[in-house]
Amino acid sequence: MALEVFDSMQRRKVLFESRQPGEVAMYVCGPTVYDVPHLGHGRTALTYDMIRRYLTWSGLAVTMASNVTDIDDKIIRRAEIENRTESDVAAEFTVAYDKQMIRLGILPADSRPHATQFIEGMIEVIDQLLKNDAAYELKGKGIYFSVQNDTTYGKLAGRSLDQLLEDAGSRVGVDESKKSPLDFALWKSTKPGEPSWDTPWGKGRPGWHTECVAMSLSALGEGFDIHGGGDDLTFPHHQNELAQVNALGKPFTRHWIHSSMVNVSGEKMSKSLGNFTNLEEAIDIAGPRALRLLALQTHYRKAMEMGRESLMAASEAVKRLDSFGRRMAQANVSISDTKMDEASKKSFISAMDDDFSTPSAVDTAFRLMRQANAALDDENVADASEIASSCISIFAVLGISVDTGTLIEPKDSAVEIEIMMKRRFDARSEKNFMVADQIRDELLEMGITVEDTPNGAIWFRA
RNA sequence: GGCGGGGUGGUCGAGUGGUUAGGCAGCGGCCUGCAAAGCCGUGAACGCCGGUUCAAAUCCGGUCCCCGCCUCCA
Repeated sequence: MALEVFDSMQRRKVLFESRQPGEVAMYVCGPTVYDVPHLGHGRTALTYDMIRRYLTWSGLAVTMASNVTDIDDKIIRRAEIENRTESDVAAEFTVAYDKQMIRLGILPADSRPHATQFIEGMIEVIDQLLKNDAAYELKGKGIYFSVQNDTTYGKLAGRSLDQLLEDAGSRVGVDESKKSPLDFALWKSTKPGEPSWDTPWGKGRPGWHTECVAMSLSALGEGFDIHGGGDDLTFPHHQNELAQVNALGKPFTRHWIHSSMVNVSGEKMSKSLGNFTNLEEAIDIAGPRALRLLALQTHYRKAMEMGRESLMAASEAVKRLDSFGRRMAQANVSISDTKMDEASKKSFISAMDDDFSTPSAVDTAFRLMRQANAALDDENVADASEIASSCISIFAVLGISVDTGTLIEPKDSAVEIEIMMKRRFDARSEKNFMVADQIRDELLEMGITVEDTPNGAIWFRA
């Protein structure tokens, strides 16, 4: 059994083979920080976080790099409108992005280059491209990449150079001064009021497609293992990156991976579609684990719905996981979050090795949960412990933890709750259920849920 | 127009030839003082039309519809 991943370039599942045995170097295109993060950012981040966690769990040493695009047209426009600097705008939304990533439990990348801190590297790339005759200067406009020389251009998008040429300009006006309509800007000459950097060919700012080339090669070296991002980046962004690296005569990435989009009401989400596109808001409402679970329940290459309803359904499922954790703890069932029994492990690996089939892995975990609960119903603690461990371990590898809700209570409020619990216990012992239920209601108003179990009553903050 | 993805039960969403996906919601039961939690059982589906096959959600042909990319986008 071995890991197979769907490679966007080859358009099929291929055996995953890394550059160095035992090591994986992956680069994931990060956000352009011109606004607060949306659900799509969340899904993409969760996808690559899952991949990274699984590879790591598999015993591979993963090095991950993910960039931040902190200079681009949208940032400039926003800075202009709000009358502040580009770096101010970028800083605000970088912080906003990071904040939600932390909430989602996204493991931080080993390397996180910012475009504006990588100008030197980009200049070197562009300089080399000019020397290689792969790029040319348009006075007053900037440096453009000449697509004509790259006969494979378009392959990533499943199109030929000829097809692309036919389509060019069908949707957008083309700058006639370019040698080919497909040529793209590597470097843009400065305009008044815009941030700019000095270069051998005058002041200007970088185009979007060079930064990932410079940063990925710098952080991970040539021929690294995985280049990922949202599938809307496949063309032209990733194709343009590849064209540059081809022109440099270097190997780029061994595997292209693209994750699919988030839909709201059947359509690709965008700001105009309503309220539930804001990542922070969604996490507020459903909780970070619900988002992660929801993302895992759909295969990463399939467009998925992330409406309120699905978010809430996932949230309920997470509550069930927590109940499960509480139930096991209450019954003194010892659980390990790093131990899978052989059958579960096999099932988990075979799912994940098949192009990260997380829906199937989650399926396995939920089945285990039911089995462990059933074992406990039968007072079979040994089985319950082993099965529950497998279940919790699978969730753990996928980045979903159990929260029993009882560990974070401040001390004095916990004491007060315990006193009420004791009063309720006494009332129940005397079969004074009116009083007992009243206390339970009072606790509920305090946000505390009470449950009676065979081993006594438990409470937790929902 | 070109390229690609998809149409599965109330809902989200797996599944590529025959066997219960799973989550959420529903229904019945067990348990419980009640509730919650849990377990057991259960209903319900494969856009449409043909074809191949003993057998198709799954393969083939046709057809309708939806979505994405082709411009910035995770």
